[in-house]
Amino acid sequence: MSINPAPRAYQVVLDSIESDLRSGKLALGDQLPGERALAEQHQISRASVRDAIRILDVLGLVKTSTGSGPNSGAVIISNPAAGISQALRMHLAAKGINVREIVESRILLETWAAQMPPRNPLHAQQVIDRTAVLIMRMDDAQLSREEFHRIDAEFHVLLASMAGNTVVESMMESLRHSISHYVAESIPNDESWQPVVRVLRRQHKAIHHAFATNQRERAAQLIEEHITWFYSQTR
Amino acid sequence: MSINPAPRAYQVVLDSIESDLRSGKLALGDQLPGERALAEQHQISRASVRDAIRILDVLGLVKTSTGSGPNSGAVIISNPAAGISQALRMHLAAKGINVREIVESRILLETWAAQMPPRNPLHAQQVIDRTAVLIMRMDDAQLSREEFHRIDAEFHVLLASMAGNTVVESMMESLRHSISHYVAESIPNDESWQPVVRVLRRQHKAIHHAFATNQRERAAQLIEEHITWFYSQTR
DNA sequence: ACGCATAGTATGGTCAGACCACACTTCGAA
DNA sequence: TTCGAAGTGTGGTCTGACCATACTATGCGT
Repeated sequence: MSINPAPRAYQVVLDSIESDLRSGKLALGDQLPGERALAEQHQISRASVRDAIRILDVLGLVKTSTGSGPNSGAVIISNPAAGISQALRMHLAAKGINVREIVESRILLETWAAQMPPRNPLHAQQVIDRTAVLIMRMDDAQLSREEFHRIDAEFHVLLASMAGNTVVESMMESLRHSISHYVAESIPNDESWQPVVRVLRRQHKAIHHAFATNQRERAAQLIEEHITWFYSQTR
Repeated sequence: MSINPAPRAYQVVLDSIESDLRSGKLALGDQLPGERALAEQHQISRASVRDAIRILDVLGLVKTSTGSGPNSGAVIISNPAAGISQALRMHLAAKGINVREIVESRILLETWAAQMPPRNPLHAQQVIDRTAVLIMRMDDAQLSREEFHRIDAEFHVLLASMAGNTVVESMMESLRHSISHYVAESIPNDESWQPVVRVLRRQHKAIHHAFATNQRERAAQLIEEHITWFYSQTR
């Protein structure tokens, strides 16, 4: 029985950075000190510092690039979808999560966001306009399935952003990307895909119309049906 | 303009493992080959293999331990909450999150989880038992406020876990830190805290009673009132 | 034949030092 | 003034070493 649960060397760097983020000492767009500098600051090896940076990278919190100058090194970004959706995807593969949980969560978040009165009416109007553009782009018959899914994801994330809640927005971004592999597998050929995509287009337009005419309850209901229907097709 | 978006060495290991998980060649509880073996298999250095293992570790997909034998090395587990909640927590730290968003998210997640029929009755019963213990501990008049907030947050996270949705659970878990922090900050001195804590204790007990007697709708309602009431006290 | 201390072996964790490709910076030559 | 070459600092990778740990095999003493 070991009392010491193995304190990892990289943890001190992680803690230090998280603390700096909370206190505002570090903000989006800032550049982290170099790996060699951080190693000396915390009196650990560069390898351990790299562990920490690598973790932040995978979590979508920093973007690293080689070279010198203001855009080099590790720069603070915030791309929650990167880390969280990778985590979800992996756990899906390992059978630690099932699709039901993800669908449930999507319905929860999206219907909530739909029902909420928009926090910023101007932003809401922009969302309605931009989603209209996305709907038109999804009408393009030449669109590859991959591209369709990308725009589809953007459509849903945009709608969810109307409520103006960071937590919900971040999770939405991640959820929508985590299951693309699963979706691609479950509807294998283009013959079965064609009728599906027609229904999806119709549903998207109905949802958009509900938002545009400010029928938020109805929008929520349509979204739930939309998500539920689509996943009923994936078997 | 570089066409090559920097192919990382560790990615091949990650892909290989994800693929083995999907095909079932790797399953929960299995042991990964040693780092030195993986390095040779993929013709990369042990350092790069370690990057991959470290990522799986952070994502909650493997547990690593030193020594030899069947329980040593990297073993496949699936602890989605670990990875997701850490990622989300860091992003919330980076973006800055305000109290309204925390409160909103809490109400959304907690009332939903309360209303859902528990997926695993055994686990639900354990939660009811464990929250009872937490309630007793929060009755201790000697308890420091800091400790009270910690247990309070744990109480709510536990309740949210009853629905058996890992994603929702992870979201709550990632809010834990923010919750106890904002709760602690909002009421400065002990004089104003004493009457508040009495109400909180009463509310906790009522919530627990509703769960114990399987009045889930009522529990959800009480939780919403509980959170809203406290929020109203913070001004 | 058994029990138990010991040496052996394989594991991940950490470190040091080196080299590379890259991107920007600086400075000198045309 | 312009432009190319050298310089500098960055992360990415590799090698090889040493450590603490935990299991495994050995062999001694009974």
